Amino acid sequence: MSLPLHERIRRDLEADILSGRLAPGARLPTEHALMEAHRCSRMTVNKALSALAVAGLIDRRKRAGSFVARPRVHSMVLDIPDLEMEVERRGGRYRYALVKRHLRRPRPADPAELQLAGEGELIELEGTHFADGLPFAFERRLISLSAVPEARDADFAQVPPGAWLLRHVPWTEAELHIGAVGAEPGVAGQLAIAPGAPCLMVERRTWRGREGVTRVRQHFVGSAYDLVARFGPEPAPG
Amino acid sequence: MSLPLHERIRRDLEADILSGRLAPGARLPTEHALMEAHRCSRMTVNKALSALAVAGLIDRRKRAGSFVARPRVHSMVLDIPDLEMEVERRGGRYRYALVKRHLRRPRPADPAELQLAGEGELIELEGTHFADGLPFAFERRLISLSAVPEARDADFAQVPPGAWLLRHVPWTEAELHIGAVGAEPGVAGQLAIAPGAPCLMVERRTWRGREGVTRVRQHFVGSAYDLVARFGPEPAPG
DNA sequence: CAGTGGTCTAGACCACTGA
DNA sequence: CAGTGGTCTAGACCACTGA
Repeated sequence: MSLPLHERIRRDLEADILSGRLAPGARLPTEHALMEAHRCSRMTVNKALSALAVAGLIDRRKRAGSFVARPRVHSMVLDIPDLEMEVERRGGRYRYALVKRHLRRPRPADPAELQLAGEGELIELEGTHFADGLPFAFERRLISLSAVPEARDADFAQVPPGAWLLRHVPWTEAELHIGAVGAEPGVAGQLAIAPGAPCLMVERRTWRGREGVTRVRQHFVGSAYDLVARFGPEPAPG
Repeated sequence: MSLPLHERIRRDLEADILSGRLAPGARLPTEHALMEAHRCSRMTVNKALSALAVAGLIDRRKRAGSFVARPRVHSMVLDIPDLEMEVERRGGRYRYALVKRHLRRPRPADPAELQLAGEGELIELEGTHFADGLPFAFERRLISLSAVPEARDADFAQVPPGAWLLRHVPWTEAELHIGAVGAEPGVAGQLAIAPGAPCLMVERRTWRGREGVTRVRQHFVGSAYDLVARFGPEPAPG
């Protein structure tokens, strides 16, 4: 137990809040009081309180003090698994099969495609993810060649496009939409399920600055897959 | 533009990383170099770098320096909307209808119920959420009375249990599972959809410390609802 | 208008670890 | 073993704002 002091202070206060000893609306000790209580400098308690404020557990108001925030319907942290790693972590065998690869221009009627690629070319890819030989996800993806020109020569039959993009494109911004749909006939065929069977649909749009990079729509077999999100004190729920 | 200096330094570096000017694996200037470049103290640059490290954009290694992290299949921030607020934000009219309220003991055969309530009593609730008179979500919920004894006297016909719990139970830890299922007949009836129609299923378990508080399973009409998650530079991409 | 948090300084000692 | 980041100190000035 040689945690830094600011981290110990943060954890103590977090425990008081999560346990209810400090109820929503309650005022925390001032930085000055915490300094004296822990016999440390103000920067140290400030670091602890700032971390709690960033996490949304407290609100800090000048002249007034720091207060336990009202529990909000807060945001949670969603794990985005890498499909290959996830399958292998569970002891399964992973395989990706490229179904279609196609170069084309964006359809002028489709504003999403125009926003992604502007006037440039797109690669359109379709592929299926297998675990132990059984399909569990099907994806349709567009990659903007003006944003990622190297993608023209990539062999997506050998490397799944998600993994390829991770390796060839640095940090991006991304937005995810998660919904449930019935499998259309084409998707159902790829996933070996009945048409209309429930699928988790995840659509991810990715860009760098203002430039669109890729858009992918993945259908997961409903009975075989779920996503997990969490909120709470960091590492171990015990 | 009177951003704090540490925030300006952080944004500058973040922009360099997201744009690719600093590629994954690249070494950032040392704290000492950044001090000199910005003519500020080390604590100030340290605050900027620490924030980037917390966000996962850089890795910091003693003796070696700070490096742009390899983009990982990272976690994203999932917005958990309050259903009533969400409906009204879109200009709709929200209504919650309690379908069932029932006090009982956990079923000994159900380990999840035992974990939630131990030997204590449970309230079992079922209800439907409406937007503009149309059902869009159905939920089954269990509340542990040993964790929340006041729930025994709450009038869940007047206040939806989710909102009631937010007001009466302080901060909690929570875990969310998101999947897609076909509507069972009972659920389909409540949602006025065909049995087997695709639904987004969200199951949330909530506890305080080691004590279970509530478990809720919500079915959303697939065609009427989705969840959104994001990763990227904080507030405005503008 | 006084107390609070926001920010910043110019130092310090230390642990770690890769050149 | 020297350079890096991790942490901490003991101050400072300021903006804000609610008593």
